[in-house]
Amino acid sequence: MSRKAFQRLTLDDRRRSLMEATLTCVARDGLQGATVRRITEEAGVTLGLVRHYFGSKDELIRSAYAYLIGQLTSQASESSKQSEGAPEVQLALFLRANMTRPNLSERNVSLWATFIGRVRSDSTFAEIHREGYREFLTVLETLIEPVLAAHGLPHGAAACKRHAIALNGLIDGLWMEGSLNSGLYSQAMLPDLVIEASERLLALPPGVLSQAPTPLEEQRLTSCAMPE
Amino acid sequence: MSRKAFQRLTLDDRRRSLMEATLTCVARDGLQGATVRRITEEAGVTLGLVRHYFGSKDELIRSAYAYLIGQLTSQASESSKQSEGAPEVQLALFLRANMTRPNLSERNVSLWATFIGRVRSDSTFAEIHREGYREFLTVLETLIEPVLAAHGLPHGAAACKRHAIALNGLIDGLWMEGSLNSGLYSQAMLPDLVIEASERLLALPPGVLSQAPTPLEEQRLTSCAMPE
DNA sequence: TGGATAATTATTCGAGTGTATAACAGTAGG
DNA sequence: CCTACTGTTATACACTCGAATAATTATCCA
Repeated sequence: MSRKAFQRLTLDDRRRSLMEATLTCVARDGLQGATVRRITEEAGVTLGLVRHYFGSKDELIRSAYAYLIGQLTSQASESSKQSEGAPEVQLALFLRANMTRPNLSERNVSLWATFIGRVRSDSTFAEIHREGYREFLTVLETLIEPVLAAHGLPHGAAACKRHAIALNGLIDGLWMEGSLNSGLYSQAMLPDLVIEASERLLALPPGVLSQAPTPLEEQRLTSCAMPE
Repeated sequence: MSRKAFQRLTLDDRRRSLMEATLTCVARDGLQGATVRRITEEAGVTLGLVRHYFGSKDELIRSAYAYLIGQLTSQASESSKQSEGAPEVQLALFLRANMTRPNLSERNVSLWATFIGRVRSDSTFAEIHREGYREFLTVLETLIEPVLAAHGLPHGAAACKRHAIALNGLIDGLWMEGSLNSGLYSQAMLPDLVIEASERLLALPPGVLSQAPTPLEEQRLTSCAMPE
């Protein structure tokens, strides 16, 4: 029996490849279905590599969880930073990003929920979750503060944190149920819904967020203004 | 070797006992840790009974999930029905119930999340989830409608549904993160927070929900009015 | 170019899994 | 009291799991 020809990857690539394969397996078959054999089959390698790169299966799973959380938060926060616009625009972009693909995906929610289910008993998972949650709250507070200030609303640290907690709840809940898409309503309504709801939640004047032009629309507006 | 003395239970009691044991195991060890042996050990019986009562382990797990969802929704909706007060009071009670024990518990959230993680791949789980979600939305719509009507706000079916979706998101998210209690804030602030947030979300005048007296406070007010 | 080193494969092993089945023990009806 | 029935236990089986180890191969540096 001839040996399989194999490719030698860099340490980071191989690790990432194994973590991606792990997430794929967890999303498809749950934690119980994410066996070393299936993961390595998914990654196209043999099962010895898990031990070689992560020491144990548990360590691989934990690494994959941290990898996922990192992706989720950076994905969302970067979509707001890509704009140089007004605070309202950035907040609106951030909210919309959480209610549209790729952030709003069944796969992500399945993964998120599966790992959340282990937070209570596994302190390592708890640590990863807490860190991700804290970071998300911080991003929200940073986005909220200037918007409140611009409209003469209380914007102290305590008020911002309180608003961030509520807003995060709204986002998490809608993201969750929306991604699962139980068929009770269309996912397409979520972006507008979360924007309107956030306006009221922050006690902003109606239209402040929903009328905030996206960068794309701003471009279109400026370019259309010329030929007119 | 002498046989173990055993107790013969009714069909319903034995089934419930096995489902409770299943939930205990899933909450403690996750789905992967909920083996037939541990479940039956937890229930104090031998492993043959799973086959006898549920046909297979998978069927037991599914039954336990449906059992859990039924408990969660009935628990919350009944705590609002126990009041004969104004619509505002009932809604406030419902919201508070979701932010306090026993509804707000790590165990429940762990279980909920663990099962949600399987919704995507297992259509049976998806069915159970959809049914529970639908029921929760209906309860919310029913609670919201009279409150909106009483304050001259739009209360058509579409508006109510939209509000219910947002409110459900808020509740789910806060319930989730709050139960996990990452230590970033005190759980004690959640009831007031969700009430205030809901007031703004529904565009109600400030104080409509937060000032709504609970039945307990109503009793105290009437009984204290005499000796004064 | 060749040898050292690290990456990868192949195989083995004991423990644990869900399921199946036979033996046992309470219970109810005649 | 006996018999049929079924809830329950006990045991066996085939399979999969994670981990460990040895053999093999690619890469890199001298």
